Formats: sequence, C-alpha cells, structure tokens
Amino acid sequence: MTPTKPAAPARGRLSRERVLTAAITLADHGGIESLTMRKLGAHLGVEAMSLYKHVANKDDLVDGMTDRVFGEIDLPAPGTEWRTAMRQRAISIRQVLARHPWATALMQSRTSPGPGTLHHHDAVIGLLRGAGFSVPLTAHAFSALDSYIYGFALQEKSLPFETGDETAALAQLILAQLPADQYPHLRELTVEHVMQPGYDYGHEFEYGLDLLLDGLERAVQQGKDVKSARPRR
Amino acid sequence: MTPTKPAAPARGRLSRERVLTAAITLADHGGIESLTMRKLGAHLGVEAMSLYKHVANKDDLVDGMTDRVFGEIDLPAPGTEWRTAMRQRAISIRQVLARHPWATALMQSRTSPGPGTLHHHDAVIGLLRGAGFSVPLTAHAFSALDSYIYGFALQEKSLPFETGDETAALAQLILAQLPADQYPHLRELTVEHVMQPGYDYGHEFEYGLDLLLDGLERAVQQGKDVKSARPRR
DNA sequence: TGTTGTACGCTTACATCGTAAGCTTTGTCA
DNA sequence: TGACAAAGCTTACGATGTAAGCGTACAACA
Repeated sequence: MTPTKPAAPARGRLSRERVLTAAITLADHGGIESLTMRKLGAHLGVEAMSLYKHVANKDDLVDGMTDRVFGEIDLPAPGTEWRTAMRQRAISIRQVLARHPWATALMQSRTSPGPGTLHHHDAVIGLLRGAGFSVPLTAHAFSALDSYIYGFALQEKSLPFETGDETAALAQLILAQLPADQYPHLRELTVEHVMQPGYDYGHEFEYGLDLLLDGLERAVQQGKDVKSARPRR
Repeated sequence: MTPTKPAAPARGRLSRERVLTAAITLADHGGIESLTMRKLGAHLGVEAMSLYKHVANKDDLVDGMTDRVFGEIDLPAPGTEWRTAMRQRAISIRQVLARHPWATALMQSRTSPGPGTLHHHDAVIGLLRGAGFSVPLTAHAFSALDSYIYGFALQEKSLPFETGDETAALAQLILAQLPADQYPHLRELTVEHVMQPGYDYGHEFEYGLDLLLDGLERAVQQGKDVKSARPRR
C-alpha cells in the first residue's frame, strides 16, 4: 500500500538478544501460551516473519528464553559452605521462577541446554565435589534437590491464589461445593490448616528442602555414600 | 460427497468414557501435542465436532484424561504402615506416569480436580493422619513428597534416552561437542558416573524418596512438628 | 563517487488447529 | 404413524507457525 514505508520507526535493529528480551517480557505478562510470533513481532515493531532471521523457529526461541532464565539464578561464590550454598541456590531458583512462571516446566524439560544452563550445572556440581561429596553422592544430591525444587515450583505456580487470605476464601468456596460427608480428611486439612490465618503454601518450601539437606548432610558426614551400590542390570 | 454415509461402522455410540479412553490412547502414543480434536474424532470414526456432544471443550477433555490417570494410581489399603504406604504410592505414581508421560506436568497443574483426584488426595491424607501425623505435619509430608515425586517424573520424562546404554552413548556424543576445558565438573560426573555400565537415572528416584521418608519418620517419632511455628504475616 | 553483495525486513500463502452455528439423521415412545 | 430429542455432520471463521520469495538499505570495494 504505502509505497516506501521507512520500515519501523527505526527503533534500532533487531537482534537475537532483543528478540529474547521482548519474548520474556511478553511471557512474563500473558504467560507462555499468549506468546505468539505475531504478537512478539508487533511488540518489536516488526512483522512476524522478520523474527525468523534471528531465531530458527519457535522452539529455538523458547530454548533461548529458558537459557536466559537459567542465567538469572544466583550462583553462590565457590567455596561457600555447601549447605548454605545449596539453600541459597534453591531459594534463588524459586525467586527467579516467581518472576518467570512460564519457565517452570521448561527448565527441566528442554533437551538442548544452552551455555547458561551448562554453566549453572557445572558450578553446582563443582561446589558439591569441592565440599567432599563423592561423585555418586553428588549425583544423588543434584537429582534429589532439583526434582524437589522444580516440583515444588510447578505445584506452587498452578495454585489459583497468591496470598493467604485469598487461599482461605477460595478454599471455603470450594469446600462449600463438595458433599459434606465426602472427602473428610481433605476437609479437615483444609479447615484446620489451610484456612487458618497466616497460612501460606510457600512456607512449605523450606520444610521439604531442609528434610533433603539434613539427609544429605548425614550422608556426607559418614564420608561414604551408603546407597551407591548400583544394581548391575 | 457420498450421499448417505452409514455413519461410522456402527462401532456403538460415542460416550464421554469412550472419548476419554481414545484420547488417552492417542496421547500415550504421539504425546499430548499430537492429540487434536480431528484426529481423536477420526480415531473414533466420527467427525471432530461430534466430540463436543460429550466434552465441553479441549480443556475439559484434558481434565477428564488427567482425572482418569489419577484413578490409575494404586492406593495402599487403609491401615498399611505409613512409610510402606507412601513408598508404594510413590512408586505407583512413577509407573503410571511411565505409561502416560504426557500427564506428568498436568497432574499438579490442573485447577479443577475431578473425583479421582479428590479421592486420591483424601485417601493419602487419611492414611497419614491415621498413622499419627499431626495436621501440619501431614501438610508438610504431602507437599514435600508430591513435589519430589512429580518433579522427578518431569525430569525423567524429558530425558532423551531410555536405557543405560543409550544414555552412555548419547552422553559421549554430547561431551564430544563441548570444548574440552569447559565445564570440567559436568564432564567428570558424566564420564565417571553417567557413562559407567549399569547406570540408570531411574535409580536416583528411591534415593531422594528415602531421604524424605527418613526425615518424616524422625519428625513423627518426636511426636511433634518442629517447624510448625508459622510466621504470622 | 558509483557499484554491488548481502543481511534484514516484508508480503503472501498454506496447512492445521479449536470451535461456533445450524442442519440432518436416528432411535424411542405415544 | 408422528413427534421429539439426542447424536452426529457440514460449513465456516479466526488464530497460529512457518515456507517461499521479494524489496531495500547499507557497507565494502572500485
């Protein structure tokens, strides 16, 4: 139509970095399912197809976004006492995922890790090894902690409420719809625990985390990994 | 085109149950992203739109599928010693999710639980309460175990290999592509642990699980929930 | 200064998806 | 036999990801 459009208000050129940044911003607001190539283009003052000059396809875009998020996780200074370090890392992950809830399910499920991801993992393993963890115990610790951390985050993300008060209100609403005599235990837990003032599901995070850290601490202290004997297939 | 098609080989009528069953079968094979209303219809010898007589929309379909999966989880007989019961439940969940990998992320993230889901949760809570867990400790146990179980399943599902041998082969391939001097710890763990014969990531499951169960056992035994003091917001 | 190669952005197009609206067939009972 | 409701079908629309190919502006060189 317009013969010679000066192509976008010259907001500078596009680049993979700018595309990723914009994509993360969009996902942070509307969730990952509202992130479409067209909207992303529009947000950058560009047509959808132009994005493909900087990103192979949508999967590649999402991989890039996820790797960026990994980069946001604080890594404790090398040499930090391991338990403190692992605790801080766990908390940092939870904070990062609170900023980018859409990333929760992706962190563990993307198959092509980027440099941010690899660096993060390497640092964590290095820290544990440096603290005297055997190789198998390091693997155990890594697996157990990450399963827990991301599993918790996944659960937390899907809660339909944010504050304790909202929780109580919603819980009441849900309970009211259930037959009074069904699910008695669920009801008890809800009324006597979830609906109490001051309840916040987020507090559960550190309880489980400390359970795992306690167990790992015991395992390192006995200087050996009791369960390392792997059954030979 | 064909004037009077005898509508499907009269495979009997459709029903919500038949739709759900077929949908689960399709998802088990091609994954949830390959499940479309048209394919599901075709699989049942029916047009896509006919499904909407038995299912409100695709979300409702997925909710129904997820609730079915919850129903497949073995619940230990009431009265079973709690630790055994929780261990068996965890293992059963892992088996069920191995059959239905697509369900892994959904189990924790659907907001409208069906009867299968509610019954499952009620039974678990009841079992713990019956074993002497206080209400807050029950909440802790439930949260910690489920976070871990589903987090582990999520991780496991996304692994691009199934057997130990495949793992070793793939690990070698990936390592070869990385700069030799980068990520030394990741490399060590891979070479000295992951690539060893007999390695199977699945074995990690029970290690972390037992860490949590040990901790919970200690907590019940002292007859009180040490961390229950909730900070008042 | 003029020429040209190329990286970047645009236009058009298509297959696939969920599903709204309304029509037709079929099975049941009076 | 006729009427009605339930079940299934047809058609259509607005997303969505992305393939293919076009136009252009700018940097490097003549």
